[in-house]
Amino acid sequence: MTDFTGTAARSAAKPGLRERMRATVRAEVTEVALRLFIEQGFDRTTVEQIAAEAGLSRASLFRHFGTKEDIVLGDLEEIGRQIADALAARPDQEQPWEALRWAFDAMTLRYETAPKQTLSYLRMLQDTPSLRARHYEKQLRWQEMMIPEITRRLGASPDRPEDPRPTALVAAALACLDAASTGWLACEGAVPLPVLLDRAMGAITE
Amino acid sequence: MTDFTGTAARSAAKPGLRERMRATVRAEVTEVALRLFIEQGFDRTTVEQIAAEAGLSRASLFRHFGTKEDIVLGDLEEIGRQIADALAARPDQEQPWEALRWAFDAMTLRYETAPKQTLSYLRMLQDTPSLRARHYEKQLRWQEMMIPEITRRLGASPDRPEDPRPTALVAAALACLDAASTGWLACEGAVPLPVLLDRAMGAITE
DNA sequence: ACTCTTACTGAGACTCCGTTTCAAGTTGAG
DNA sequence: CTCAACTTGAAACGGAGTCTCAGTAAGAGT
Repeated sequence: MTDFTGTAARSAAKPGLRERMRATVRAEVTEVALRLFIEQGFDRTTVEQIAAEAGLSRASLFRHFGTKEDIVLGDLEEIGRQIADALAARPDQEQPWEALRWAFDAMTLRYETAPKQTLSYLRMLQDTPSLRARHYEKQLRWQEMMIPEITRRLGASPDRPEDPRPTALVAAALACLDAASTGWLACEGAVPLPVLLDRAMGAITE
Repeated sequence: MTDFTGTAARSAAKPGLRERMRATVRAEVTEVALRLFIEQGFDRTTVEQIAAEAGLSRASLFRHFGTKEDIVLGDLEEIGRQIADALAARPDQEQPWEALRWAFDAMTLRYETAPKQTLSYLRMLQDTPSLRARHYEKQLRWQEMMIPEITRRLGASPDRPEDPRPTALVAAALACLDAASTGWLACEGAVPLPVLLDRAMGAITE
């Protein structure tokens, strides 16, 4: 990171000047990587190349991200937390399936703020197996975050790991979210994502 | 494969003698690998080691399997086909969700024929991310195999890729199957898998 | 302002997965 | 018996991810 005169981000910062640098570097790397991935494809882009263009060493890059996939899948953790929060905020009398449906709007709204960017992101996700795999792992974390709340709403006992209902509900809902996203990509965003999500989740409860 | 005096499989064989050898080798490698994976864990077992103990070279092993994960996940392709066949065989008047439920018995029955073996297999699957990832990829193939039939049963148009309902139904059902399997593992097989599957799929349609 | 601890950095070596090349060997058909 | 097609092991290679080590910069205490 020998030079960063143009990157700004110099002013006030209570939470440690070091933390800010870290965030800046992460953002820079993600931006570079996304561009290269879209230009050349995920598999035909090496971590070496990303590191070089972002101006840091390969080793340092792995300290920031852990895996190549995480470079572009970093925000998913955050999105999962937002969905879980939205779920907990739904009124108590709402049925689990319904509550899940509206909790997902925390994400669909985010999608529709930058449709074009999101579409190419989804496209890359769809035809890169290793990215799909990592994305799925992240969604498993989402599941874990949502299951306690659904367990509560079902009135089920939390210390009964063999009860498949909370897991089934959350996982099935996420499957619908994925199906809706796939459909949204297929029609290039022509039909709004919330509409597709309604159809997907509605098809199961008839 | 310098020696296989005890492995038998010598007698009549119409479908090419060479094909039979291939199948024998595959079975041998899978057996060795499964033992090592359970003994030492998936990640702490190298392909080199498996090849050595199975009596072939690393390169040849990759010619048979493609990836390390496929060594133990080879049958999944076949299971998926069986489920798809079972689905197509369900009576026409059955609702999609119901048809999916009974199609899955093609797999639950298979599980219960060797519970102990299946349980340790599921355990390995559960705490090995790379295996989970590959397993998920295989299930995506299952999806593709089932979607045409569900599309037909819904009376939906096959050339409407943006309709999320067939995908949602199949993916949600598979999510229930996974949730049931997880529950089955959690109680060490105490509750029968079909029962857990009923609860899982029933929880969503209320 | 100076020091000391702490943590981050780049460089490079290493393990392992997966692919490719090549020469040697095997199988089966004519 | 010969030739063509296929399979094998050996070896090198590319790439991801881990680890060690020495150098250096940030932040706290004085």
